[in-house]
Amino acid sequence: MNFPPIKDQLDIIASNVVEIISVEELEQKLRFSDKTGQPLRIKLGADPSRPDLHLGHSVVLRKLREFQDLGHQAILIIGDFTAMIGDPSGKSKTRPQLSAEEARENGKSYFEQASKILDPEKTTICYNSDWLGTMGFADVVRLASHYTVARMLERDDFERRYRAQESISIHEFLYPLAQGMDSVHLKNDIELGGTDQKFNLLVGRDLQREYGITPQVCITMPLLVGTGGGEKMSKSLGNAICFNDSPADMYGKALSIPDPLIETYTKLLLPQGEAAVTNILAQITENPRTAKRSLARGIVASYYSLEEAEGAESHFDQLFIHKKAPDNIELFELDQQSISVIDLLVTLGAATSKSEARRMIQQKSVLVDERKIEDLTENLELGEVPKTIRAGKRKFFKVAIKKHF
RNA sequence: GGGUAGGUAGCGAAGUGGUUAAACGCAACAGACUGUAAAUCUGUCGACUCUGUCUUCGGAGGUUCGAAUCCUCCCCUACCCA
Repeated sequence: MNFPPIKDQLDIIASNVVEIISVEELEQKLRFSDKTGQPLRIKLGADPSRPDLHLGHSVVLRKLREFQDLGHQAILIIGDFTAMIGDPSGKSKTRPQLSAEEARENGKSYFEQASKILDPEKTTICYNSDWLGTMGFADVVRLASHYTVARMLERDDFERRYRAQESISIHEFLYPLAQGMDSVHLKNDIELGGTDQKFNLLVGRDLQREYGITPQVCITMPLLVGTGGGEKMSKSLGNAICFNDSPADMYGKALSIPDPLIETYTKLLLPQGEAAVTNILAQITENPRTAKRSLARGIVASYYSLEEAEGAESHFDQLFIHKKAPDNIELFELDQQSISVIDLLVTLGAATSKSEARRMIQQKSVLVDERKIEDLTENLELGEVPKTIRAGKRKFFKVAIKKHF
């Protein structure tokens, strides 16, 4: 196996990262692999409890892809075992525990989505239940003996929660250990993760050392800020752009980011080194609108195609610049012939309660076939020709009576 | 086991007997404006048979003309002591 020159590799690897622990060891490993022709083994953990990948995940996946392109071995670990137990962050207490099948299923879906960025041919996938699931209580105790409570409390969120007098369950201490056990099992050279994973990555490093393995190099990537700015991108915060979003959604969401985010998004979300990227960066101050539009197109194109990206753009222009209704609106067919506007809004899911529907009408945001609804008690007569309902700026529906044969 | 501090709307956080469906902030939704679904400004933001009615402040009872606010028991969380 021939690798690019070590210096070039280092440049590519180091771009956009937050931290490499440590650069010296990374260089050593690269040198060793160059000499022996052995690719480095790069580990990335995947949480299958949330199989909806969004652009936040793509940051670290892109980095993994760069390693693949350099000729190294990508290992995607599906954390199905940990997902079966629950949530490590303590944030989502209501999250249902996954069954073994669900975890596998989600893991598969994760891999399929990740393949939009990774080279699936060159990706090894494994499930950590394969080794964690066979450990006995005695093994767990032995594992736990390698770490101390004080060190656990060094982790930012543990420390914060401890000080804030919030609950921390014992099993949460076991998570970093389980993740570290993955590294012991895989004997990987490098582990990638977001900056929020730093502690866990370091535990893996320590445990490898404890178990007599050359410790992994830890590489942390920036956490992507969500479309609203401020908080990190996350599905539950509703500020995420998902791999599976439609091109139109993706484009619209990308265009809605605050201007100061254009640069970060361009650097982290588009493939490195392309001319388009430099172009966008150059245009940010002068013409943020153009820069953002190219960025949005670029994002859509990397999950779909250039044509679809352009389609999404003209769709957007039609809708928001020319303020016309889109062409492909979902058609709802109802049984009733006559329905009040309020009930209709609830039925369509445009409002979650009648009170909300009432409010929308009062706020003059409901249009039926371009006609503003002002009367709270208005009834609509449905026919076979669909009526176009608009609720607010972006919710469109077509409603007709159900045809009987 | 003992003690202390807590559990308020999607979240954060006020409120300790009466115009309190509950301040304020964030999020969300709508309107105006804009290159944009950005920013900014304005409004809304428990439900319903909506100028009124009903149900909410961890749960169940109780005191009172009247309770998120007082009492009793229970559940949950954190900290301290053992």
